[in-house]
Amino acid sequence: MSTQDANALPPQFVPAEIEAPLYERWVERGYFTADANSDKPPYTIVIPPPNVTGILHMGHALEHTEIDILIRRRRMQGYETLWLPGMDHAGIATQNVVERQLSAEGISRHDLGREDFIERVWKWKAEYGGAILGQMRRLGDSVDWSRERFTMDAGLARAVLTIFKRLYDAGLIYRAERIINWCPRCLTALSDIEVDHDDVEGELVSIRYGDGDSAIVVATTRAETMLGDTAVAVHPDDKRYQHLVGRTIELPLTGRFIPIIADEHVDPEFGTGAVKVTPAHDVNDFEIGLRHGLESRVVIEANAIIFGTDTEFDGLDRFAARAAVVEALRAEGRIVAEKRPYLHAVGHCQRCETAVEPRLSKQWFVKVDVLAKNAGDAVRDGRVRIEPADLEPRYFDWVDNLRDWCISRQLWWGHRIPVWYGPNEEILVLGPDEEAPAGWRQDEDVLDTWFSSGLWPFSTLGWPEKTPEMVKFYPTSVLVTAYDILFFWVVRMMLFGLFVFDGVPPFDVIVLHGLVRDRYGKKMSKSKGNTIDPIEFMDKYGSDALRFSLARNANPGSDQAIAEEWVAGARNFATKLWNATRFALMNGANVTGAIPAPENLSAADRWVLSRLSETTRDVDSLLERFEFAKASEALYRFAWDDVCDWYLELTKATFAEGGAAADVSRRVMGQVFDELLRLLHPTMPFITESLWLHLTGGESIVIADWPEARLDDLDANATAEMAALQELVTEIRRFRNDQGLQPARRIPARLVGLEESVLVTREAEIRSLTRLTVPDDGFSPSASLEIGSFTIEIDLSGTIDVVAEKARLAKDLDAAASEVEQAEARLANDEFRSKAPEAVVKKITDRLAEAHREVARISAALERITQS
RNA sequence: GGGUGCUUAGCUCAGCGGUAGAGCGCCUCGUUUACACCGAGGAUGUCGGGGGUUCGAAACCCUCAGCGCCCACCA
Repeated sequence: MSTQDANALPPQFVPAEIEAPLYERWVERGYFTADANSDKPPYTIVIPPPNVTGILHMGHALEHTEIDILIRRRRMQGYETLWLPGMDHAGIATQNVVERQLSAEGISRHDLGREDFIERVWKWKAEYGGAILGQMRRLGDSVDWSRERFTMDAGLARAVLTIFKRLYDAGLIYRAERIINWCPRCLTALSDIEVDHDDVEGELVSIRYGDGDSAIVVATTRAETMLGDTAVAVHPDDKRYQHLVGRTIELPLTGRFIPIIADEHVDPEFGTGAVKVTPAHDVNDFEIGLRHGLESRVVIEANAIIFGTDTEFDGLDRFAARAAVVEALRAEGRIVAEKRPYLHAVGHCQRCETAVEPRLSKQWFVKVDVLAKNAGDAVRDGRVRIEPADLEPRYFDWVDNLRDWCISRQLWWGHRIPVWYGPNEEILVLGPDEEAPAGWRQDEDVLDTWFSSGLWPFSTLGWPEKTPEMVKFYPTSVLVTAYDILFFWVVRMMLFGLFVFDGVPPFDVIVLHGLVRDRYGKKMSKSKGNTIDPIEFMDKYGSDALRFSLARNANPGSDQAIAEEWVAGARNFATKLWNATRFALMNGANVTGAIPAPENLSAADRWVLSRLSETTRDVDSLLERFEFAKASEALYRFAWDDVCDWYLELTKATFAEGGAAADVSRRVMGQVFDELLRLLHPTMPFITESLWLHLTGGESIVIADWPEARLDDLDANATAEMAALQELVTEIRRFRNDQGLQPARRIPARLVGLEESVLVTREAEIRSLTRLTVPDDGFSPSASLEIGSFTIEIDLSGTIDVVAEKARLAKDLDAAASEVEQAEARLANDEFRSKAPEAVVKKITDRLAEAHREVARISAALERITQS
């Protein structure tokens, strides 16, 4: 292995020039395929998202960042990793995009027909989705994004058929007429989770039903549904209405007669204590209807038009009908009260924000009770861990209260429900390789996206076949995703995984990250115009910079703000790294031969190796806990503060001196950069690869070993010595600054007190860092500066700025005096002395002594300067 | 209506019982041969308000206020 010519590393770091070639090289060398013959422990990381349908956004960039960091580190640690591609078989999101295109052309999907519509979706994906996915690669990921892999391929279709049939045979899938959430714009059923409840200003009208002594007042926010009322309900114990229960009253505007019934569900405290019952258009009412054998009258069509009421309202849109019904009732004098505005929650379609219409309809459901209990238990008994654990209650709350899951969608893009109906409505559920008898027809509906997504951890591995991958990679180790997708996707994977594998969950750990927000921490939205395109940042600052800034802000479970300046800062870090490595190469840093024994190393060398091992240890434990932000921060601090600001500066003196010590430092420096680059590789894959190749001449950092912390390198003496040196240097610099001495100006000075201190051997380094030169024969100090036990005598060839120096000393004196005050106050407290731990008391005592010394020293210096 | 989280420097956030931190921004000086996408130095906070626990609280408890998120079949 030979060190390459430093000239080969261009002076200017240009991300665009290194990223693409390196990516191509990695792919070419096949670094990203699983090695099936490996005898290393299986280790996979599931990668989301299965539904890359819409716009590539920061959320996906963050997900990929975290996953790729974990994967790359595991790979370097020698584990076998398998990165599975996401699949794109989403329903509504994709469908929406294409439908919008169609409506711009003035046609609906129903004009187009099923087959042609699906072709349109494919076309969109090829043009738009494909381009987006192509860009994702530049984050350094390794996914095979080919059309076959991320779409409804044959394998997935097989898996869907298999699971559907198994669940059906187990009695866990059923078809029933229920009140479901219906989106009148998407024209499909929705599951509960696809409905967002938002507060809306509506109107609560109180309507008098019946007349005379059987008059009863009900209140509603959806007046139009009264056309479908089939009862009025009161609480059984409500004295006010007991005489009415069992009677029949006339339903206004319709001429129909409906009964007054008693049901426990009614809250006597709310409103008048009487409720209109519309079984076909309200979940509660439907249940009341079931209990009392009421008729369900559907009066609102799929497209939200009133129909079948034999009234003037037929043909009106639901909102128009609402106003018209109220007016008609008012004309009859039946409106007894109106409350407006009346704030109440209304369900909206998550995709298109249309108000959802609860509607009686025949759909397919998954019976979730046992499945959900298992999913909850798997986390409760520790088979699956959720990181961060604070999000567990949210998981339990949801899983433990899950209602049956409506899985049929009246859409065309998706897996068609594998149910066939015979001539007499017989039902046949087909598994893989089974065929329906002639003349039978398949159910028109498709499955909820999340139904097939839920199979992802094993359908991608070839299930239901027992493939080698299946055996090796199920269960997988880690699932990484944003918390907002916990219920949509993660829970579904749990439900199915536990069912299919008889209690073995699909993964060991669920790692949840937050959402990416704008620079002010506000949610990004198109209407606010505060969305950020990650690709723009990649083009401008490089993939590494984007990735590093995402990682550096990724605290588990909490949202992160991102702004252009943050990414620019990460790019600055990359540039710093580039230049530092360039410096190392120019000075002959190398990785040849063993590191000399500690006794042959300089203090600076021992210190930097100590910090390196410390950093490695910290980064390891942080990444094991998925603390990406803190791990990135530790690396940033070590690289910039320790290596660049101190170590490299210290070695300048060593290299100027030359000799054996310089050779040793060259070797140590090579080691430091070698390991630092490896530690940073998962977080900044491209630049580290590029630099590492120049430094080591190795084959690729991708397949290099992950560094191990050498705890023997931890060196308390070197660390203490370094702290003393840093303090001395900083104080001298501060003095120079206060005196208005230009940084570059070399000034003769005598360093008194070094001999007796730990810094005895470090004069050359200190002089180099502070630009204080060795005094010659004619040296006559004109000022002296006391720092701790040191005195720096300086020849300023003139007088010092007394005013500035007095100000500086006065400030230091203030600080020392207040230190004394604080420490004394605490020590004067007997309770503190008796109750606080000994170590704490000692610390304060020491601090007080030190502060006293400071006060004396500074006072004396002030005295002298005033006299002179 | 139930949960749940947040409120720390101008902005975004760490810290979660022993002297208030980072990045960006700000001020001063600087072409020092790795780097001006830089270096050196500096300023900036009664840690949302009020109580309490403790020798000691930004951190623990109670309470109030503001903001956010999740869940929800209140007509």
